[in-house]
Amino acid sequence: MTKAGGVRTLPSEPAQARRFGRVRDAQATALLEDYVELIADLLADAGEARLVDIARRMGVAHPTAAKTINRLKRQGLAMSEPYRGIFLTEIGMQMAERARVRHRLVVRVLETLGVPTDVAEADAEGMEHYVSDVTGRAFMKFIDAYGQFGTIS
Amino acid sequence: MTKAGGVRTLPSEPAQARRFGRVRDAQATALLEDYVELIADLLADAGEARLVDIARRMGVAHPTAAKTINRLKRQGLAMSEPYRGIFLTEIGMQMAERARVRHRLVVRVLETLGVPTDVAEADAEGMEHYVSDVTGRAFMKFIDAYGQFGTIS
DNA sequence: TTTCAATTGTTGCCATGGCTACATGGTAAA
DNA sequence: TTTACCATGTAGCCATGGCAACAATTGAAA
Ligand SMILES: [Mn+2]
Ligand SMILES: [Mn+2]
Ligand SMILES: [Mn+2]
Ligand SMILES: [Mn+2]
Repeated sequence: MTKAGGVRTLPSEPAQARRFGRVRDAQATALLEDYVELIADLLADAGEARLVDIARRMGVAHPTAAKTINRLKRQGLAMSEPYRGIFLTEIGMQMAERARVRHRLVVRVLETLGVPTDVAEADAEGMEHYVSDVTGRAFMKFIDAYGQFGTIS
Repeated sequence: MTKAGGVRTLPSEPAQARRFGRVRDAQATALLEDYVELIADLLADAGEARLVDIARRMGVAHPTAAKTINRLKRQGLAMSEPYRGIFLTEIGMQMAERARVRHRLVVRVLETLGVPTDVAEADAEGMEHYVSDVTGRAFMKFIDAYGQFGTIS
């Protein structure tokens, strides 16, 4: 456990700072991604996306959801008229579709690695937002190679 | 694309709310985990963990790091005397060790799936905080089965 | 020993993302 | 057509996590 024993070497200062910066960027958009994905699902599944349902499914009080939806509107991702349901802009729908595809991909990878579906869904909900395009492509290759046979182990 | 075509079914409202709640919980501790992990690395590697180095490696201004370290102290994870370096409590060291192990595990899984090391390190920095124990065990089994031969694909 | 540059501490600002409490609007049942 | 009830909007509170600006301390070089 001395200095000789541990191969542990810290990454270079700029490299590590860049990584943490990327994590902060991803974190900043994570909630927005979950909201647009949920709104798209509600629109597809129930025909409408009401504030109350969004709040209940997110597990937050309705003013919390209202504030986040206002942020979506400011960023040009969603729109709504007073006392009416929420809709997505073109940009919002594109973000939702990307989020949905990536969400399903992460769930499938975890399932293929032997993670039970409910745990896979729960963990994917957090992990998905930090999966880069490069990693996403590696995930797709893995699914193509092993996914159809079920589980790896 | 009609209702008949899409198999899309939303999870039950309570299940989905639980998932998002877990994501929020994990997010709340993510930054603390990264800080204790970094402090442990600095202590092991440089012999001391100075505020200035922590801030530079996190890529934030020093008052930001100072505030977070105060939070670590309040939570009983870190300690320090005025104008001196930062140390971890027993609890803090345990959290750091768990974070370090999980970090390396996630990186290895990504690498085994064919993700280049630098991308794996970057993505793992975000994903790691949402990997449950169950998923972690599945990751270990995967590494044991395929990790030693290098890459999967 | 003095001095000054680097480090640490502190204050105050902003945005985000939670909450409760209360006000307002819409609608279905009475 | 009223009238409740439910949904939506709004205000104000708190903690987190970023920042810049300034104050105080330390320690090494002069
Ligand atoms: Mn998510
Ligand atoms: Mn998702
Ligand atoms: Mn991390
Ligand atoms: Mn880490």
